[in-house]
Amino acid sequence: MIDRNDPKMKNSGYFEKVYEIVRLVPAGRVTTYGRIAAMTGYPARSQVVGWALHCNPYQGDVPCHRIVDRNGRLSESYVFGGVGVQRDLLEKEGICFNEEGRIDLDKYQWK
DNA sequence: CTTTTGACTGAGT
DNA sequence: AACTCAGCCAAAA
Repeated sequence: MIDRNDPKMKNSGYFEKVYEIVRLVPAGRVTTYGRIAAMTGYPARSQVVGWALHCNPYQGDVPCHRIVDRNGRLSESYVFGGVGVQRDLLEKEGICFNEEGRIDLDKYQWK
């Protein structure tokens, strides 16, 4: 639930939409930045989606660890304790990584 | 105010 | 497969 009185709530609408979609991703599923961007109606804004999650004022509510890049690879610039932490969280949700440390998108990507 | 940076992607080399 | 370039746009410097 988004509290519009929260001082951190300075988004300009678009961020809000991104958070709303990410929050809908169920446990055991992942999605990509581009996919989220497409769902907001602007497929070309994948970079902005990444920026939105970088700010991620709803880190407690938004499962940002379920977002991966288009290759099913975790973002190296993830700043939540490192990719190791993100990977651990995903494995606890039942998501398996292959030897390259990537996720099988055909199997886990949320649609 | 202008310029750079960045949790990205897709096409081209 | 690895690298470059272009496009997208909000925040930070």
